[in-house]
Amino acid sequence: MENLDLKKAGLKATLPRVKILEILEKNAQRHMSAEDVYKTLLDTGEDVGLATVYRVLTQFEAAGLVARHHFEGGQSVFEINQGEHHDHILCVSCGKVDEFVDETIEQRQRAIAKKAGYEMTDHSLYIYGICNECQKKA
Amino acid sequence: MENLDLKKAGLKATLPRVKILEILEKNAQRHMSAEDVYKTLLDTGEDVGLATVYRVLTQFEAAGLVARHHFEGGQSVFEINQGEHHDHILCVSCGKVDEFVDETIEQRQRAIAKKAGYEMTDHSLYIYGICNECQKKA
DNA sequence: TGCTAGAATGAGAAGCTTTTGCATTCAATC
DNA sequence: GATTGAATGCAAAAGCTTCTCATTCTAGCA
Repeated sequence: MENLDLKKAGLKATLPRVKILEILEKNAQRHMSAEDVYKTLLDTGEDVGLATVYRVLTQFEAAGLVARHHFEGGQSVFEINQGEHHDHILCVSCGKVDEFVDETIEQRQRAIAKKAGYEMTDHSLYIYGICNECQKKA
Repeated sequence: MENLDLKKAGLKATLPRVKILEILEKNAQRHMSAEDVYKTLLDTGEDVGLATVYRVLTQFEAAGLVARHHFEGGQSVFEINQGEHHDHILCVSCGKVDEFVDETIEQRQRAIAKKAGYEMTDHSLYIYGICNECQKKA
């Protein structure tokens, strides 16, 4: 039940919020831009404004329900927070996105931050490359 | 002599290109947005358009003379390519930027890309945190 | 050194993504 | 079911970046 998640986050269970959370949970496409979410809403017959999509996604981010990523190419993409932290590897040719976790890197990052005198709050690691299929095509 | 770098990159040595390269080389401020470069040009009395700054920076990037980074917060920043590759650690409070190199992380990234079947072309790693000074202030 | 062709520039318009203002609508509480 | 402050939709605005096109400049050559 999405309403519980929203309540827990201190957000009213309004129609746009419930629908957007549903879309992010159900959708196969893991990484969606605000525009993607908006279009999905329209396809579902919901009458929600794009501004609301942005507002809701930002609230979800603040509440820790979703993570916002800045992949190359300008627009932000959103991903629902389920399971543990992970980083991303993207195909520059077809746009495919894979995820990975590497404890060694995580540790090194913490060590680097500490050594530089920083209290680490966040980090972002993107590996760009050409995926298997695209290598074959070329 | 900047003209040589430009020639090597296959670019005509025009006034805007020479000046922008100069600014990037000399400027203490290592990471500049297009707007920063533009303002510096105006302060120097040069009459260069913002569009040209963007064009030139993009060409420089393509030529490998500068690197473009997408720090959080929308706009791109540019950094002249001198010395070896490095990653960045940023203060989310004051905007300070530090650089670091970590061979362990570099290695792990190559290994991860390989395991995932990707031919790695690039990567970006940003650590966000609160720097020493800002910790004291808070 | 002067000319010529093609590339580069400047100014403003346009494009995209994201945010904001405000009147209207809605969810939660009583 | 009524009330009240929060949430929404729409349109306008705001940033950053790119594009268009007439004009200017660079490089190479006579």
